[in-house]
Amino acid sequence: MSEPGFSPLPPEVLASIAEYFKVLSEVSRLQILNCLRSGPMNVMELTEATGYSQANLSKHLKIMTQAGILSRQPRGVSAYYEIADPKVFQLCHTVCDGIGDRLRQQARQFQAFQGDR
Amino acid sequence: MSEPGFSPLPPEVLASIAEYFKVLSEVSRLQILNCLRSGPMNVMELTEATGYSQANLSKHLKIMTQAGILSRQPRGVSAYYEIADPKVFQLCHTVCDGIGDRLRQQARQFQAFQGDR
DNA sequence: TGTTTTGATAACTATACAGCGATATATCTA
DNA sequence: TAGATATATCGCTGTATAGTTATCAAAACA
Repeated sequence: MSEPGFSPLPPEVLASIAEYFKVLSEVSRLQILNCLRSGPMNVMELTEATGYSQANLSKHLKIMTQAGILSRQPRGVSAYYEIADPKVFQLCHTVCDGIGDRLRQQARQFQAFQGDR
Repeated sequence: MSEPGFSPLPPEVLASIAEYFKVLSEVSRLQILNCLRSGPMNVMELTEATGYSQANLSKHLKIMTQAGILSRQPRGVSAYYEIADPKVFQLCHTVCDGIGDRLRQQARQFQAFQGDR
């Protein structure tokens, strides 16, 4: 029999999870994802929509494609990117809700503190 | 009437979300979270359980506490940390499942490619 | 009170990476 | 084929941060 609660979770698994989170830990990439919610776009359209440079975008798009978040379809000279895994939005939503809850709770606590004096 | 699909999402919101993901994008922190699944622990217990240095742990614990993921209770000379928001595990699970699905799909595609020759 | 123990912080180094300009690659068209 | 257009990649710089050692602060206890 082993210890009570936790399974040891191999480091490679943790590394994979950490890397996925790292991909989502950049405002620029979240903004790209937000743009792509309305459908596939090519790089030029994304430069206009986000204001980021073409080189910068290209790098971010590659990173997210390698992470399995986006998929790439070359069409003529241009490359269209689209969301490959809609679950990212669920993740963002969960995080966003959590942040909202926390802020509301902090507001309540602060208000109680003000009432104390 | 505005554009079709996407609401613009204020940059501060994206920044908050990105920062939360960044907290989870480190193997050491995920390992700490995994340890704390079995219940609250103090810093010394965590140094033994994870092998990380005390100073390093203290820094990571502070980061996760500020992010609302952990909570801290000083008790005597020591400080006990515990999971404040169990939803992190749901997030990790979602990511982990996604990675698994993707690997299985790649394996299938590779097998099909091998069959082709 | 001084000592011990536990945790937090400061200063530093090394590394990772976002963003930029310049250049390379590939597809289309004249 | 030459030239134009859309992406990708390279080399670089600045910044952020993980990890380390040393030190500090506070509680427990002699």
